[in-house]
Amino acid sequence: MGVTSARARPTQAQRRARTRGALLEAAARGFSKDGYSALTLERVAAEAGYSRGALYHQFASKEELALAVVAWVEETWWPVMAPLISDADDPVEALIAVARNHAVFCRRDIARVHMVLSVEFSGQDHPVGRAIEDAGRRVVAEFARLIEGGRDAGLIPPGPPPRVLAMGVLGGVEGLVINLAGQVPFDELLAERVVRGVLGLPSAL
Amino acid sequence: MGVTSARARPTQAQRRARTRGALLEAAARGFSKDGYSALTLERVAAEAGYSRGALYHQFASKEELALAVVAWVEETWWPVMAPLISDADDPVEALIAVARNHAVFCRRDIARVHMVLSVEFSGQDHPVGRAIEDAGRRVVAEFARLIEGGRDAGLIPPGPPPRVLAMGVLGGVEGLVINLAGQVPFDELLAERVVRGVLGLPSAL
DNA sequence: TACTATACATACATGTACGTATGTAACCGC
DNA sequence: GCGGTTACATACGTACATGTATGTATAGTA
Repeated sequence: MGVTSARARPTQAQRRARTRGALLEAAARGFSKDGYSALTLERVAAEAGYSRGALYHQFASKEELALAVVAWVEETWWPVMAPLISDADDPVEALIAVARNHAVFCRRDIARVHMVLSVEFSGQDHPVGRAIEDAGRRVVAEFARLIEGGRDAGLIPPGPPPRVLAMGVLGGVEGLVINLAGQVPFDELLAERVVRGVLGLPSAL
Repeated sequence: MGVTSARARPTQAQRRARTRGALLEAAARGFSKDGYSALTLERVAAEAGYSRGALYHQFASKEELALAVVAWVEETWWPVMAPLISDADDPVEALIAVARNHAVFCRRDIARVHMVLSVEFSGQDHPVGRAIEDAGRRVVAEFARLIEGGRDAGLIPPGPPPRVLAMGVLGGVEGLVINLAGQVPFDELLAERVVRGVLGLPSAL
């Protein structure tokens, strides 16, 4: 034997990365389902196939775990959306593409994390709340930029300030997608309709 | 003295009703802000100006308090919305009126209760979750009825099933209103736009 | 091969929030 | 006015979740 030894016995760094990934995914699903306070680290560890010891070996606290999950989700979200924005012909198309793909993205049970934690921590002075709000602000800023571009190009009629429209689009799409979980073809279609509606565009379909 | 004795010393039933109301309102605000698990009954009682003893004298458990809050909010919501539905000229106008007034309704910090608890308990097999889902189902059923009426009258173009549209409208409006808390003139306007958008109607403004 | 560090489990300590039991003062019917 | 009930406060027990300390086996290194 000794053959394929490179794969049979993973290195420590590989083990560490694997467990960390498993714990992060379990935590994301858990927060998504139960929220922050209701989710116990015991369940996170168990669902990942480990014990709480493993969890505390990788994350200093429940709070740090949540922060890591938020960062992880954001790092998964942007690489999906960024090309849609840069490849789109015009800002409106970009916004619609992001909305549709956000609906698709949220079909994974991972992604209610944002809304759940946002709802649970909004207004509080909590690090997790701040992280969530920061992530939201980045999306809103990007949306507002696109909306301004659309206004300048005459594609979006005048009306409320771009920032307000951006917050409306984000909230509307997120709320719709959460309420339409599982309605597979329609979640995407109606996400587009929310964008068109909030922006004051005529419906295309 | 002895004058105005009727107002100076309230009867027991009056005291009970007053405390119950104060506790319910404090609980509604609390759930709205902190969610279910994160809110402690100590804080509810304190903010209402009582002790936990008073709370447990009126409500058997935290769960029962939450159920009472859900019922109380629903009993506040429907009397506002029902006349809008019956007075409206057509189903689309009714839906828009409800959406706009829901935005106004949610300016009170009371009314995030629905979304917060819904997010926290969705999928769980918990009495509070069931109560929330029941309340949501009643709204969706009413919306679906209106949408069907609008389809029959040719006011709403064909597309996804009425129930799906109804869930989309509810989710979209709720999400938008939560994200637009405090944006006073725009929350109402954009709530209408979400309805128009999801239903596939041309934008009127 | 021996020695250390790392990955993870197990056991323990602490805090906190729920629920209950008990106490007290004010109200109500007789 | 008096016994009983009601409204509420205070004190207590208990369960559970977080965080910590300790133990063990395996990977890395000399």
